[in-house]
Amino acid sequence: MLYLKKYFTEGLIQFTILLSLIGVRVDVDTYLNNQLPPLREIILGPSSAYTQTQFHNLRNTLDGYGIHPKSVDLDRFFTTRRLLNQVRQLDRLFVPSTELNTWLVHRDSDTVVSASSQSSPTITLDNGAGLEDVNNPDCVIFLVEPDIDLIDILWRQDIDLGAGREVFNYSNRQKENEEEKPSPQENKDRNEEQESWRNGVNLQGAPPVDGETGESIPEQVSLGTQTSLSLQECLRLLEATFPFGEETEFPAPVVSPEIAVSNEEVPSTSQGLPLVPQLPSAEPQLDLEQQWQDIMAIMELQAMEVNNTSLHTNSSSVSAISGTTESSTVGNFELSTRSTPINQDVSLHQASLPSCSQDFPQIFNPQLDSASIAPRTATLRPSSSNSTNINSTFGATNLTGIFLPPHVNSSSNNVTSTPVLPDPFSTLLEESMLDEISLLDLAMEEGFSQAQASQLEDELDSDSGLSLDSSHSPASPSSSETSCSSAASSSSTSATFSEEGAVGYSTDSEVATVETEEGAVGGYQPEYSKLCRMSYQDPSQFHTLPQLDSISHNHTYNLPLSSAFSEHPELPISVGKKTVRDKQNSKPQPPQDLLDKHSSRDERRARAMKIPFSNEKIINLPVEEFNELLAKHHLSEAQLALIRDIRRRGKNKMAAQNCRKRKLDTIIKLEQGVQDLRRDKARLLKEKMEFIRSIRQMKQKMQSLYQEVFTQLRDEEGRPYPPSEYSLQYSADGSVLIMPRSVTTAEQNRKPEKKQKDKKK
DNA sequence: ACCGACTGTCATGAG
DNA sequence: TGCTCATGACAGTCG
Repeated sequence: MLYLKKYFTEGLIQFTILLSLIGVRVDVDTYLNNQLPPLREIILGPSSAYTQTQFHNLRNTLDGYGIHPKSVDLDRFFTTRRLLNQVRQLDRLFVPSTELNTWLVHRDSDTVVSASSQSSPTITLDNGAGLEDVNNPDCVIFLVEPDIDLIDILWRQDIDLGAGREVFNYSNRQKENEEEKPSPQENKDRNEEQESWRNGVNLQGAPPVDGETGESIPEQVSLGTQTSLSLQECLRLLEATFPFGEETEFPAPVVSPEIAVSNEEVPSTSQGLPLVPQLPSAEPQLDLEQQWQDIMAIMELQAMEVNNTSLHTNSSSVSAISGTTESSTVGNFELSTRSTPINQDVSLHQASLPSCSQDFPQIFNPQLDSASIAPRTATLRPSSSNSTNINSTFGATNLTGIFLPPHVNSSSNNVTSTPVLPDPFSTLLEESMLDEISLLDLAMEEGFSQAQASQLEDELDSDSGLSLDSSHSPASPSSSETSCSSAASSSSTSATFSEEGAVGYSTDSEVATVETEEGAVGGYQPEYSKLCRMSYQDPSQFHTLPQLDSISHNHTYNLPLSSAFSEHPELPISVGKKTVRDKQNSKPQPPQDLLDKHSSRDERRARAMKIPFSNEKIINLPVEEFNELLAKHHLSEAQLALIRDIRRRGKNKMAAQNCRKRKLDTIIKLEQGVQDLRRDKARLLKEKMEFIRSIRQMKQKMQSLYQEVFTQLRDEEGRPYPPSEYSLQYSADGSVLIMPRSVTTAEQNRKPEKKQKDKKK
């Protein structure tokens, strides 16, 4: 577990990112995914909402077409993207197979631009299928694996229902736009866009609402008039991306009328390359997955920015590019598509995801000027100056700098008039990823407070969480020593005991085991002390052999003595307590008294019966030898009976001792098991806390990164996007969209409903 | 005198 | 069947 954890440490992530940025391939994801599957659940739990973002596809889609036209170092650009994609795989997140590409294409009202006619190699809208109407002002392209049938049906339904553009809240936005950027063409565009609204698509302004479903529709796409075919195509693509009325997590995206590009109708770049990669059907994605993809998308943005910085040293180059491409391309926030040559830096994806919207409630603002709509929505490119900043940031060895809190970044980034960006990641991660964290925290709080955690940590530091302070233990060596010493002192023939050999369980290893567990035994300590008293023969061992302090079983204690005496029947026989008292009262004792004192009843009986051999032999001899022994001597029935009783009792006594020791051993082992489990528990809890810590740190970094990226974004006029009005949102495929907050809010409101529906299911 | 722990012994059952 | 072992129960011993 611990070694798994390191892969998630902040240092590794940062280092990996750094390596990727400098062109070093780091392919850890495979190992993590294949070799360390438990890790996901360690952090995320069984229902891991983390999903790998399939950014690799994004890079494939770009294939050099997402880079700035003026950028010469395309190879470097793509290398960087590839590396970034690899870095993204470092996370254990599931990479959705679905890929969604959305283009927001903007055309100046004055100039009707067909993508194919664009001098810039960026977007070629001339592809046959739904792009013939390239002249339409604004166009958003959603590239998806379309569920065309469904989309078409929905579209037709909207038409039949008379759903107008009003339904999609276009006018509101239009009003706002008028003030900022009134243009003669605007009305025309507006009409065109309204036309698109009829299709159930709202591309701009406040959160549009699907006239039929009532679902809010992501806006930000400028709509233009276009042929029904192109419109349908666009809608199809859009719907395919965000199936309306389906159970997908994604809200129905609002598609601008102009251009819808799918792989089938793949718009190709001037080079003939498909503008949009065909995307697998969008599967419902977990919020967390989306969020993570969003995060990764942002990271990629930064990375791109870094690379672009080297290519574009000043904003003029960017603006020039945007100027040329502006008419045809609005969406420049290209992370995943190669089809956005216009503002190669970024492909703007229109998809708004419910989950994402929830995650970015405060980020999305529906304030889009009509004038700025097209440029803003379409062009999200970091200013060159900002790019420089980013570059410097990334260039810095200390990657942590990019993860500074929002306010910090905002202060540093003066270029963007954007005030402190709302923390998108706070919401981004909260919904799902942080939910798990919260659960962990909750679990931790409930069952494992910080104090407990520290305590457990201390326990972990120590070898044992048990209180092994034997000095305070009843079974401490002192007490044991006393009893044992007394026992040993009482036996004047300890040497004899030794030579008789241990019959029972008294082995050093066992003794050691018992000793180590002495403190853990707790309630059994008195018993141990007794055992000690019972077993010790040499008091000196208490001082020389600590591990033998407490217990040393020798269950043969009385046998040698008895045998010794038995073999000397002439010795006087004394009875039980009397001998003991005699010894206690008079220290100088006759040998007979000492012998009697240590004689067992059977020994005394044997002596009384004049048994010619020792009890030890009687007890320990094998049956055959025992029988031979009996045969050698002519014994009376009484003697034979006594001998057999002695043998029986002697064996039973040893058996009883062994049995009791086994009991104790079992108890000790159980106690050890309990302690081991406690230690494991403490260790696991400690690891869990560390993981939670790491996740939080990552979250903070992501937030900072988000804001960093956001502050770098500029519309086509070079103005920053006000964070109060716009926010970045991430689609399932990892593409990044800049969307008005109103959309997000609407989506957010809609999300709970979906959740309820899910619960009902 | 009482109590608890330890120990030995017996009875019993299993191998 | 006898022997050995394990174990519960009981009682004696001891502190």
